[in-house]
Amino acid sequence: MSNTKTFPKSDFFTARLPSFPLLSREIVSISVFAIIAMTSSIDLLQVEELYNSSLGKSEATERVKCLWDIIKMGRAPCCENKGSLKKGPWTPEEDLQLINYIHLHGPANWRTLPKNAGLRRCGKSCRLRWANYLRPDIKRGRFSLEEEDIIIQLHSVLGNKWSAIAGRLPGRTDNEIKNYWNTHIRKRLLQMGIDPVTHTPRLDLFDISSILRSVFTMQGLFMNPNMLNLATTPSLLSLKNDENHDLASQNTAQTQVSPPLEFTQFHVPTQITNEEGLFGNMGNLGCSNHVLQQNQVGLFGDMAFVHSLNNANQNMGHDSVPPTPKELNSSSIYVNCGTEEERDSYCSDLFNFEIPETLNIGDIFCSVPPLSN
DNA sequence: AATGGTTTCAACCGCAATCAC
DNA sequence: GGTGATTGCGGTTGAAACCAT
Repeated sequence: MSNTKTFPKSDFFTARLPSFPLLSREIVSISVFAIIAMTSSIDLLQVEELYNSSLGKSEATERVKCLWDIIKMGRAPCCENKGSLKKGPWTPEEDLQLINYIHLHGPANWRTLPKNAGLRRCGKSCRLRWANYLRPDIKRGRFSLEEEDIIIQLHSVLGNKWSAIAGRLPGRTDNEIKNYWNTHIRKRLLQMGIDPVTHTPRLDLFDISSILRSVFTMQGLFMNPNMLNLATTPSLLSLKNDENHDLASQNTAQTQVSPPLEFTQFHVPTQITNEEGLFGNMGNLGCSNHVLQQNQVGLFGDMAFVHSLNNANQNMGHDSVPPTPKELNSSSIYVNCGTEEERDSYCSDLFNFEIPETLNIGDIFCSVPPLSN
């Protein structure tokens, strides 16, 4: 794939020439930098460095931004006189100016709006201020419980499509919903042990090693502690997102465990008979050399995947939300993040990990008396 | 009251999609 | 169909508000 930039017509070029006279060496520099810019992806700092070295620091600093604008030409600045534009919080006077102008002329042509309205703001900033704050149909104030439920439900279907979520919550903006999600709902879900990305309970909150240890003990087996740690280390089991990784790290600090598995229900049988395989129906363990084939129901045998939040919300009266194709096609396995492929891959890989060739299965299990506390 | 840490949310940024010519 | 302009979107930032000590 080529990395070239398209250089526009000459009038575009002349319109962007700096107001100060260019030195001949600067013109040469521009040409050189233009070639560099066309053939590589360099940023302003790199250009500044090059420019400093070719022109001398005292002269370069003020000019380099303008020159860089010429070099990158492919993208016009979003506003004219960007340097003199005001940024930061809007004053009541500015708000009034914007409101008055939009009442008279309507919310259109944001590029010329600030100039016509007498605002020293970027058009983009005006649009955002209007859309997120000044629009008359915006509902301010705290989100109701109903709104919160709707957001959670929609997020489980749509993910971070804030504008789509906002479209179904009259009076709320995408920005507001996004902020509310990040500051309130997300935290609350985490506190409840629900993954805010997948909307499923987080198995990584379980101490897998202690579960395994107690089961091994019940079975009269002793597991080599090193192997136990190895088997429950996230590196062996797929890590799918940073959040899980972070939490896994936290848990690891305490317990040296916590693979970030994402089941909505995890059933650990209270009794395991000799007939039941230790790893039971957890699927093909996928070991390249030592494949522990699935057999009877066992420790992981009764794992069931259910719609947790979605089931919980079924009776909450949000029928206005039409099911998406994904929802309609989904089986009982319901992982709401990533693409279909990612989800499929993740689910099928949950228990796929490799045991090194040098590993002797006897290192894992050895018959010793149960541990006593 | 002062200080430092945390939370909140308006505003910004960069990119992509869409529109207009 | 190509190009530049405009708009929309999601992630991120940072100042102000809030809270704990």
